[in-house]
Amino acid sequence: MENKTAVTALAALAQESRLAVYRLLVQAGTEGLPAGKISEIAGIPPSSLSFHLKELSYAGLVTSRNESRFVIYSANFSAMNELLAFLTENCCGGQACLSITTPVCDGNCDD
Amino acid sequence: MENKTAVTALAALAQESRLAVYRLLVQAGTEGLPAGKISEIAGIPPSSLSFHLKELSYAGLVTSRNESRFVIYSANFSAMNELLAFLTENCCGGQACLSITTPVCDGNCDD
DNA sequence: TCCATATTTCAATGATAATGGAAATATAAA
DNA sequence: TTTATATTTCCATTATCATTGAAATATGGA
Repeated sequence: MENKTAVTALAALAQESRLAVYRLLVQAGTEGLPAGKISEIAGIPPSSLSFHLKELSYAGLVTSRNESRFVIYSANFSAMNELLAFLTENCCGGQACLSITTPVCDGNCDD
Repeated sequence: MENKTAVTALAALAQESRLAVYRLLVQAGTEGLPAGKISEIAGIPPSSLSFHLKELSYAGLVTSRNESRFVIYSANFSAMNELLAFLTENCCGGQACLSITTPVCDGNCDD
């Protein structure tokens, strides 16, 4: 992962509404949630939410799919794992630290 | 960890210079690095670096200690672990995901 | 004390981001 | 086709952040 990619992802998360939305989606798992439901749960007006979801999408942290009239958003777990790995990369000069070698979540808990 | 605390930490990391500095300190381990050395390695002018280090300190991501005329900065590993845990908390609704239960790095690799 | 070095603070400028109502678009059910 | 619902785009306003040279401060050595 490149520094700029990580900055984009971190900037997307560095905002109260977006962080709340992202965590909601992490907890929702691969099934995801429709935009309206997110708006309702997080208490964010639709237009603001749309703006924030676009930021999260652009950063690659969430993906969306269409289901009838609904747009369902879900967390991109591999993007999250790459970000966490980037932050902890070569920790303490690569000595015997408990660096992440396995992903934190494979995003397939619902199988 | 509270949402606002996490936003502060993420905002501190969501900037190219600061992310580079932070990763440098993560790699440096508990020993840390003096400000001048960071400025030199990262290619950031002292006044800019000072501004960025203050942001990282305020966010609790780095700490500093004085050693003669030098100010030595080092990464706060427990803050990082709390942040990572917060991001992945209750992932997939708390099902059998590989959630972090052990810290990624204890920051004591040099012992 | 005096000087050299390390780091921080100050200040002015320029750039980027957040907000939410109203209007536009899209989809599907009646 | 008409209507209701879901979501996005547009826009103007407001707020916050990044940059860096010059000056100030702090510390230790000569």
